[in-house]
Amino acid sequence: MNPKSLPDKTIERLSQYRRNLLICLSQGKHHIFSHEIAQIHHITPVQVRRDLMLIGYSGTLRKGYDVRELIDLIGKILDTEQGLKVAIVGVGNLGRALIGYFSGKRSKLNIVAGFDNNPDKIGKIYAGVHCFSSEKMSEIIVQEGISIAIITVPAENATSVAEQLVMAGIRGILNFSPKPLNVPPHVYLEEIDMITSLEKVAFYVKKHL
Amino acid sequence: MNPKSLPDKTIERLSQYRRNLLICLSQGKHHIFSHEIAQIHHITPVQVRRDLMLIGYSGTLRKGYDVRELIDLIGKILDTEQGLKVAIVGVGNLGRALIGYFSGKRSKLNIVAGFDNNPDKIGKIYAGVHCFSSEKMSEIIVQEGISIAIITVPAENATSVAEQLVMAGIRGILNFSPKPLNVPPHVYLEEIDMITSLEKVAFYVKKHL
DNA sequence: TTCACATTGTTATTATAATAACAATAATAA
DNA sequence: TTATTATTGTTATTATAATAACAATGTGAA
Repeated sequence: MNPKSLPDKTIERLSQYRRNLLICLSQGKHHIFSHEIAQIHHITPVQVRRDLMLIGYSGTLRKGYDVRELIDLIGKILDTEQGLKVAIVGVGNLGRALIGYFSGKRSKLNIVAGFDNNPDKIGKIYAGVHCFSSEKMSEIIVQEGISIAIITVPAENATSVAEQLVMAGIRGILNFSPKPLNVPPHVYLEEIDMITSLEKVAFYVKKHL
Repeated sequence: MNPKSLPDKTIERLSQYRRNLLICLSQGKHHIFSHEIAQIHHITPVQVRRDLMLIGYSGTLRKGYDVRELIDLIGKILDTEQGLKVAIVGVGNLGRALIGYFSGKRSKLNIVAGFDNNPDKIGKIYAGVHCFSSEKMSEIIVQEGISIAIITVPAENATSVAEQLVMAGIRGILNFSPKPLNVPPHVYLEEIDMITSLEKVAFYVKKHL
């Protein structure tokens, strides 16, 4: 019920549940059992039921959960009513890949601007997202009321980009650069370290060799 | 000492420590305190010391840790002597971004092949990595002794790609597609769900709004 | 020499997450 | 009707990770 108290991992799973529930719905499936949800995500049915208990959702005995209702409830927890605007800083391969992922997806999260300092890219439109000069970043973030930024610039620029973003009033950052960033407590930071993830895979492969 | 028993999170941090220790070394810094390492990664010095304790490394009182020695020890834990070969399946924007990240990095992990079914890409070389037809995937994986694969194909192809990879003898998979994959227990699977990560950022931004 | 202290190394405690155990109940079958 | 069973919902236990507490010690100052 109270989203403040939901475990971090539950939030992650809710996002994943929703994505796959939407697929179920599009396939005409209107009810689903905990063990079916579990199977899709390769977790246990108990884990699923526990998550749903935490968000205060009840299914029907021997009938399972109402897919539509569950999607809507997850939406109430994860989304804001009017949606949040996202900027992507660094329109290289990775940046464009992300723009591609998100464009078209009906969503309460919209990438509304890209920033880059490569003159060839400035003024271009990638999958519907306008690329602006990095110099205009702060200005546009404030103007547009953008609250989330995705950092996909090279490591050497990441720190200064993050500082600018914080100054411009960004409230959440998703950092893909391998450089650990330092942000004040009112800014939520999530880091995706692809190099570490690969080295981790290698470690476990080595272990079981 | 015994890498079997190292906590998962410690493995992740070791990878990150090493990356930044290499930077320190290149800047001529030969000794480092736990609180310095901690500051770089925005964690506590205790956490750092605990990790180093677990790998059986001892520093010198009032002098800190020997950067070179520590890098080498982490290498002994994470790397294999002769290195492991990596394939990247899906040479779209994301695939090329990853190739770019890894190429040039001196490393025991080398991307030795890319696979795609787009005829325009087959035969091309991206940042030193040859792109082959998906049809040759199993063959080349076996031939080259590739043990790790990175999946960067669209969701609808991910499942079948994963099956082929497992059949071909791959031992570790890093999955970037938003589709949860099912692999046998002898294959290590790490999933990076970028959409969920962004939705998580949005959730915490909403929470503190 | 002796004391203070910076810093490491280790154990104890707490927090977070996952799993297991089990209680409740509606649908179905006997 | 009564028993069986599939399934949900909740509490209890265990596993994992992080933090805190503190013990040990070599260095430099007095």
